[in-house]
Amino acid sequence: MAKQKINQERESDAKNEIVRTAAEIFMNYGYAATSIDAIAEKMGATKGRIYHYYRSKAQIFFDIQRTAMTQLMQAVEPIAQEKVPAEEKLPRMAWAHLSLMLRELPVQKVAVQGLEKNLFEAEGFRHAKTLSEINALRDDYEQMFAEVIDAGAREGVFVKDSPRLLTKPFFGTMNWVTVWYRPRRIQSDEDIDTICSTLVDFAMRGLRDPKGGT
Amino acid sequence: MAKQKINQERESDAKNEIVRTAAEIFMNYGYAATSIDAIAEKMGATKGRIYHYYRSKAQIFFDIQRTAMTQLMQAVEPIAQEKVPAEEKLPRMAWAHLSLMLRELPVQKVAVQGLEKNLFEAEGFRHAKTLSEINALRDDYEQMFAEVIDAGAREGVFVKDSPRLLTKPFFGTMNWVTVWYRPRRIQSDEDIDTICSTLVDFAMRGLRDPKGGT
DNA sequence: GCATGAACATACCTATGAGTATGCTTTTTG
DNA sequence: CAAAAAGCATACTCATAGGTATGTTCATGC
Repeated sequence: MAKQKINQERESDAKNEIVRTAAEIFMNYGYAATSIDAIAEKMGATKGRIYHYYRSKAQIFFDIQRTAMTQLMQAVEPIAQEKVPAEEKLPRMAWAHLSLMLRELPVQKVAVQGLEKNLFEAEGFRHAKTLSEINALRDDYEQMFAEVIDAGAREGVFVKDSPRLLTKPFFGTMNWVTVWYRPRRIQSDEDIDTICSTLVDFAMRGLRDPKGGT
Repeated sequence: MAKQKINQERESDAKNEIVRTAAEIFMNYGYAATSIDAIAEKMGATKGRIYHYYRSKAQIFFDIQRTAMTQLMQAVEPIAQEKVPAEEKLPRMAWAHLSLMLRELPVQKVAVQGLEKNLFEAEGFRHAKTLSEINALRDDYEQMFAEVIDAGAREGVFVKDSPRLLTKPFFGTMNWVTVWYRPRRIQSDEDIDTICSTLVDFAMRGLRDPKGGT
């Protein structure tokens, strides 16, 4: 039993290395422009290694999505379940979301920008099951935020537009970092904090009802 | 002279059809996954037609970028040059930006999401000149907003974070529509207005200093 | 200590698609 | 109206890359 666990761990580690390497190249070159050979080369290996763990390029892509959503869920869900006012809970959720985004840029960037196109309309119906599974994860995640926004509106501190619609600019503020942010070689620790606080503050002000007092 | 003008117009029209068609497919399938043949087919033509006007796929891509930036500039610059308070000017600029974004989704989406990756790190140095030209256009455009935000801060109505950094969540709020928005077949006229006003309001609240009174 | 399977590498097959070369009409020009 | 050029279509080349088939090595279980 202990041995089987170790084997599973081995495989999981191997897959993880593939996922992370692939994410890094996908991030820079895009999914379609990235060859399996390029991923293998960056790992100091060849195709054989990758195809031993994954049956196709698409499966790697989907595993990146799952990894990204799992990371986010683990970081944010504990905060979402606390019994505190929305006004206090939401910025902490946003901070957790954003800092994870910045620290795990490759995986998160690929996940956030690559879902709709690539494979979706193309040969999408072959992966229909996997795709809707991923989409369900994203919906659940977004729903978590929508509920807190809704709660905040009922508490009278947030504006009263549709919570579902409000999550869009809220995530837009956060997720847009995947478009403009470039990690610097040195430094980038105070930097990340500055970015986080500026963006979280911006997003929270965007939600607050100017007329609703505390 | 009149005839030459007509010829140029002919060519310009032909190129425009290619650009718009290509943008639509790029939007759904991504740049690398889109074949020239697919673009031609959607136009009811063949490769020959496209290669008669463009020397390579990359040139089409760059023309999409230029078109996108030109559209934005023409829509927003007139507003930016009015001599009115930032508090009044900026939401109108944002509205113009956003509604153009939604109405010209294919071109704008490709332009906004496809600049960094695809070709940049790949064979990017061959197109270095064109790339930096496009980037200059984007920078100028962003600068336009940064200056208004800066003015608003000096007028005491906006928060005093770095204007350059503040443009990020501001554009994030707007441009994120290219990720989530799906045009519906019917309807979508009142819809666009609802989206515009919700997002513009959100972004403006994000900028306003809660302590700074009018 | 040997058989078995995991963990890869190597060699190969094949489709796709960017780009080219060339041919064929239809305008435009002299 | 001849010739030149524009505006395409057709036919071909060729490199790339996804996927497979087949080794090879090494650890693990019996």
